[in-house]
Amino acid sequence: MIQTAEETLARVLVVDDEPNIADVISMALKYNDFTVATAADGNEALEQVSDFRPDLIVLDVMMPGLDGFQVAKRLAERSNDVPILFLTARDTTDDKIRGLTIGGDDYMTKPFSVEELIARIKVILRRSGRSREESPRLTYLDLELDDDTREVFRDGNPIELTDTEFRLLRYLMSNPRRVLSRAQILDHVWEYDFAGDARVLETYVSYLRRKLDKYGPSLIVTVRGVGYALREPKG
Amino acid sequence: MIQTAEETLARVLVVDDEPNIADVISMALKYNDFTVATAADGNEALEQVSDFRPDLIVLDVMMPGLDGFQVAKRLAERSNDVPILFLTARDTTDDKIRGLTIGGDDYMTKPFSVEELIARIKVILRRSGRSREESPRLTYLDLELDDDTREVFRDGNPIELTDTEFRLLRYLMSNPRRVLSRAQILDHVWEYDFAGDARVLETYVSYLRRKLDKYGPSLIVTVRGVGYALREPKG
DNA sequence: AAGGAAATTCAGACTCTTCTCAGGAAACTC
DNA sequence: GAGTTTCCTGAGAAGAGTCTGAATTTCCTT
Repeated sequence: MIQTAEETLARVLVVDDEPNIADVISMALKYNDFTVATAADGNEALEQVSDFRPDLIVLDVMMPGLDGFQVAKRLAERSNDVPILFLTARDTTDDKIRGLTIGGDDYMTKPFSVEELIARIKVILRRSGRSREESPRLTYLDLELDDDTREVFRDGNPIELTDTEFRLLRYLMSNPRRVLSRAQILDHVWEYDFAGDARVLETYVSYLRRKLDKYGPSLIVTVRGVGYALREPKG
Repeated sequence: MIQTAEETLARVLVVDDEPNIADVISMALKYNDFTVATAADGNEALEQVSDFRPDLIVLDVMMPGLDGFQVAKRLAERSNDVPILFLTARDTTDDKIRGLTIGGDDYMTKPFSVEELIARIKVILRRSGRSREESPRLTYLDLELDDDTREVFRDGNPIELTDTEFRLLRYLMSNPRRVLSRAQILDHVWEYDFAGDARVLETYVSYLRRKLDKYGPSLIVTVRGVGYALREPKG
């Protein structure tokens, strides 16, 4: 698909030696209107930076050959200040990660949820002024959700949500009125390698309803046999 | 990225022969809307002063060839009075440092925290009248923090903070309501080469809360699994 | 060199989140 | 309306994350 400058949010280069991960990220980004290129190792990444001229790089730190840190260093030496979202293994030691957030950069630990990845990318682009994207505040009816402060309000009332509840609501709010299948929700909100009981989703919908419905009619409607949607209940 | 005169705070030349340090400083400055140029030694620095015309120079004193003192001396001989923030090793002897702060200049010992560096730069620029930057007083709700005097007040009551407590509170106050990750806080508030136990952050949050909460509700909220934010506790 | 303050490390207690499970409720099908 | 399927929600276990007091180390002052 060819996207013109007006249609696309930004150009993102995805660098990961695991094809599965690169694919997951790449598809998620394309679906969110980003223009995407991929590279499977550090050298390819450096080439792509010159050719593709990305606005942001999603960069795995653990790669054979030139690793993510080295790629970042080479770019800095070329005084190329493209912001980077580093991907690290969960057990990467603290001292390796330290320093990664000094500039506009940030990092995420694998495995992550796709929604969280997209959210982080948008934060970085917004801060670096490379995106025309609006404020991080999502609203639907009397619901408001702020990605920076992680605050949620219904009809002006603050609502405390746990991390998973927040991600779930954010996904629903970024697809208002659309019916989302259980599989879609699990794929986007839970970590990409989640292999547990799919019924967690029901539990979390229940949690969310309990917290949100205190201030108005239930907005999460069940579409039996399919999934859930965020919308006004029928008359 | 091209920044127009209106967008940028000031032009800063960073002179350090260690690329890692120069990178850290450069990234931090760019992220804080300064326009940055770098030089790796004294001669390059002198050239850049002519070409780049900085409003301030961050100048490492320990460099092979022309060192920081000599660079400063040459500039004085050219009657160039651009203010300088010298960087010295912690064990540089007193008599060498003495005299460094006579003009509008100042110095910091390595390693420093990124927030402290930015704060010092702003102080120097403000004093030398080369910055349009506002007053150094940060306020949020009933909290007040004065960067020049290092005084902190809550609801008018003075609060004694140690150095680290002050830097932590300053970072939180310069990002009010936003959730800051542990990594971000450590990167900005602690010295750039801090490689110790990340739990020190929790200890300092605990200290700060104890001191601040004497005069009102707790303003530092924990966002479990993410980090901390400065904001009003919810209803 | 001693004393004191600040910074850091550490360990245990504690809290909160996540996930699973199971019984019952609700919705759909025939 | 009975049977079947799907969904909801309370309870609880396991685990991760957090807080705080205290011990230790480092640094600075006298």
